[in-house]
Amino acid sequence: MSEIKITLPDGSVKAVANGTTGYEIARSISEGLARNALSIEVNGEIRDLSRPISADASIRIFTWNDKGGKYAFWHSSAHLLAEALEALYPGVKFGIGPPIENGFYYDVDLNGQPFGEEDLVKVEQKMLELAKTNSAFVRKDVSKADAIRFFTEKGDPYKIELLQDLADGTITFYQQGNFTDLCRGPHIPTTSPIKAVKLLNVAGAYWRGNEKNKMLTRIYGITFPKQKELEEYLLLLEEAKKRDHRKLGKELELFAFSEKVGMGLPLWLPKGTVLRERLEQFMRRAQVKAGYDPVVTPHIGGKSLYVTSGHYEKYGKDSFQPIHTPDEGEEFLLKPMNCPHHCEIYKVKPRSYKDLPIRLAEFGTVYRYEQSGELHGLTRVRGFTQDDAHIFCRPDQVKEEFIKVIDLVLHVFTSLGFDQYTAQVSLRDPENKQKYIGEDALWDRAEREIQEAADERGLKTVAVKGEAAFYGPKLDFMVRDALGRSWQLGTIQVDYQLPQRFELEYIGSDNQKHRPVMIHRAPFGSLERFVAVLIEHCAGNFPLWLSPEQVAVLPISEKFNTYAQEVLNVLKESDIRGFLDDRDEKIGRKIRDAEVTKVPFMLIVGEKEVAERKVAVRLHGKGDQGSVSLDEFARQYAREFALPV
RNA sequence: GCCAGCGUAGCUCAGGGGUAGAGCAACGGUUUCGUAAACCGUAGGCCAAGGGUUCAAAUCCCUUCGCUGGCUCCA
Repeated sequence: MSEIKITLPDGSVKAVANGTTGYEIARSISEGLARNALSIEVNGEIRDLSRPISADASIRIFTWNDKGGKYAFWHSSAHLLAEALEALYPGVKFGIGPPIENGFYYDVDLNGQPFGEEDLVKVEQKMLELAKTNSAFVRKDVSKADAIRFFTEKGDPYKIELLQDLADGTITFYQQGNFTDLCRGPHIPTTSPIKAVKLLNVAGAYWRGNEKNKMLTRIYGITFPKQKELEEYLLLLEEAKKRDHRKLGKELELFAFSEKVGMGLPLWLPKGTVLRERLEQFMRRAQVKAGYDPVVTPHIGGKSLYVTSGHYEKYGKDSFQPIHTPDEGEEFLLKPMNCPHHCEIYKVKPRSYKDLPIRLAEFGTVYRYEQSGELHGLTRVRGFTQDDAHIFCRPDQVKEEFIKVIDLVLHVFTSLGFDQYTAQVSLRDPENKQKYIGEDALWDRAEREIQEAADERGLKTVAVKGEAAFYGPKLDFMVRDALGRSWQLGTIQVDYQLPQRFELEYIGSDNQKHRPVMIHRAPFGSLERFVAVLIEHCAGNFPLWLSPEQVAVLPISEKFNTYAQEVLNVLKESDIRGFLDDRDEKIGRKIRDAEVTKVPFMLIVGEKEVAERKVAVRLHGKGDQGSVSLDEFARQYAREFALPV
């Protein structure tokens, strides 16, 4: 029997018999690894451990700690879900059942049977019962004809439809227990590592994601090798629920919605407005430093502005409809973007190459008619404010400008406590270059320069082909919040289209007309979405400089109200935001109310404090800090009260 | 926009054909208090809106609006 060479992740090479399986290799390394191994990567392809390896390969064995291991684990769990469903609901038809970032789902057609919470519990129990049987996931090559015959007999029309698109010779089945599914794998060796199961929710999903097709029932679930891990995950979900910005926004009186105003149109309450304006102030200051010129443009624009920009053609009918005036035929649109207005500002006068880059910044409120089902708290709304800016520059300035914007974005993230972030470089689809506007050479250059700019700033990036906008490549920032969830925030986009459509030009050193490149950028993205993410990230405990109410002054009884008012006045003179709780309540009650509304500082004043001209400082969540003079208090926390630099 | 579930007091929620309920908040009193909820009382509702079934509807049915979870879309 011939031998093959297996390269391990550490670079060492093992010679094994041709046809050795991943499991055997794992066992040859250690029993522990063999016990925990879930799948194997062979030359970059994730496979079953039980598949023989028949050529030289570099491999990597995946356990629960690897994405590839979880992927196989959850994929197998989806099959287990299907097996349980088939046992409990005979005649159920199956769509697809893939693993996802957190768990897996299976789309099923229950023939119109209702499926509720109790059913989920029933199915969970069946899954656990089946998992205990320790059935192996068995892979089997089948011919297309046999596969179609199998599902025809079984009566699974969706699987037959999937089979139509597959080439004969590439089709595999996986079987565990009494359940056989069309599947390319990979799977874990047996069902027994699946020790903890939770079916999370049920939702409708169109067959193959097309709204013209039948709606199937999608069952979401998650599984773990240990009960404890499931419990931790459920705790995390609970914590996420507690931090939900819609809940905290209501409790902390930051924003509200009104049916009369309209869905998806947030109302910023006084406290939310403080928060928002502090963020704006912070950004304004950073932008002035970075050489931006603030501008202001109206909330509406003539229809022809958007005809020129191309937005009317692309989004006109799916958007807020034109506003009419008493003048016949006159139409205005609510602005869905700020860039057309900024292009017109650029065109106010002729520009020289020496003027560039020109950076126009505006907190511009835009209106987009999102589909009703898509609205969600502050993260998906129909009216929102972008911390928008457009940089008009020469092609040779793109990279430098990109670097500057990256610096600004990172400054924002770190100032707000988002220290884990990644970026996605969105490039053209090389197979489909005609989909994009702009010269090939410019694209090549911009794509290269974006990547270089990101690299120079040490950004962790993932390049994704085919994700660019049709008008230019972009760099999107993703932050990881305190619960480990990823959010897409800021974006930087190169645009060749608008300068062309608006016929923007500048006079070069050669005395010829040239077309500037435009860079759209928004570090926050939208204030609304950013505030939502921030609320959930810090659970409503904002950094002091952002906190709507920084200090609560709490007199112990009404006898000390006068001194308390004095204290508050002094604070206000130093631009510290605070309020006086002079209600006829006991101090314990006042403290509790301040604690639950997450006020960072409580200054308690009673007989002692009045006598010594001091305040007793209590920190939110940390308790009594002892007494200090007001001056000392202000001095001690001055830096935290102020905007970060 | 599509599918499913949900809409009861300012908030959190009970009640599921026969007089509309609780806690917190609000308001009025009493109390003047030292680090997470004082006590007593009062008021508060077209049970999302509209239509139907019924002797009788918050409750059952239909429509509309809104919210939630997904799907689709996202300049």
